[in-house]
Amino acid sequence: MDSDQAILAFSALAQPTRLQVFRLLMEHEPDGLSAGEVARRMSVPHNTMSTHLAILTRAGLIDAERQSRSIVYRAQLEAMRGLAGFLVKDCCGGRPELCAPLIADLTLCCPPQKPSSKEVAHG
Amino acid sequence: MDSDQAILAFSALAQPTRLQVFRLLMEHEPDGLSAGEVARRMSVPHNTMSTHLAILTRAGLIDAERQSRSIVYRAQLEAMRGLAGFLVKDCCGGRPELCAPLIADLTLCCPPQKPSSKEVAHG
DNA sequence: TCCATATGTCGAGTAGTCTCGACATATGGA
DNA sequence: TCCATATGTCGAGACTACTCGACATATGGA
Repeated sequence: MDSDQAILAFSALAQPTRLQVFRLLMEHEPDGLSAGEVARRMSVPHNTMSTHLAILTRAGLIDAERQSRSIVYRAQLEAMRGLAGFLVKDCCGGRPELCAPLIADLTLCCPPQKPSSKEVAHG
Repeated sequence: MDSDQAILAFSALAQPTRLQVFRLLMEHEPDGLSAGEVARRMSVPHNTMSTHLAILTRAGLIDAERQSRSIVYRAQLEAMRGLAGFLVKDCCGGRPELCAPLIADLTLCCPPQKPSSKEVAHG
């Protein structure tokens, strides 16, 4: 993931509807949702949603696949991983010592079982 | 970190100059750089840079502190951690099983010593 | 072919962003 | 107080993003 790709991804997620769509599709992994279903659930006109889905797709955050008359969209976990990695590696490269607590923090967020609403303190 | 805060951060980083400024300040942790020094290094007029720095500050990604006549800006590692965490937790909450490989991938990005230019495969 | 369903594309209006000259504010020194 | 340095704020022009009606394309069935 280079800077241009990261900027595309940041731009795509910097919009309430699109951020919510991305999270919606994440919840529906690995089945995905059709474009119309996404538009309906978000109460957004289908053509507006089509534009948002295109932007998310261009950013590599989601992926489209035609299934009969529908086009099913799915979140691209690798893209999210790449974006999170971009943020983290950014400091790892120049300042590895700053990275360790950050990684530790992220690891804490994902315990073996349910994470509940427990937030990490300060870090 | 809630959605609104994440959108602020994404918006702030979705601009080439600001993304580069954030990375620049990350490289200069923990000393930071003055507003003028940042503007000079980026070859951007001071008032344009002032606007960008204000946006990054409002997003919580950087922090300002006056030192005599200068105002020194520093990267807020916690904000970056929060943003990366927001992305990761997003899938952890609904799909913990998707989170493990992601965390593993991030951990790989930051080996005990120098990371060199080795990229993780597949992801 | 004709129709219904599903989605994408185009165009225009509105709103927001980016940039930078001009001016304002804040600090330190004489 | 006066000046130089350092930074922030305002305003306008150019550009871009968001939205949605209207139209186009694609699939499946009769």
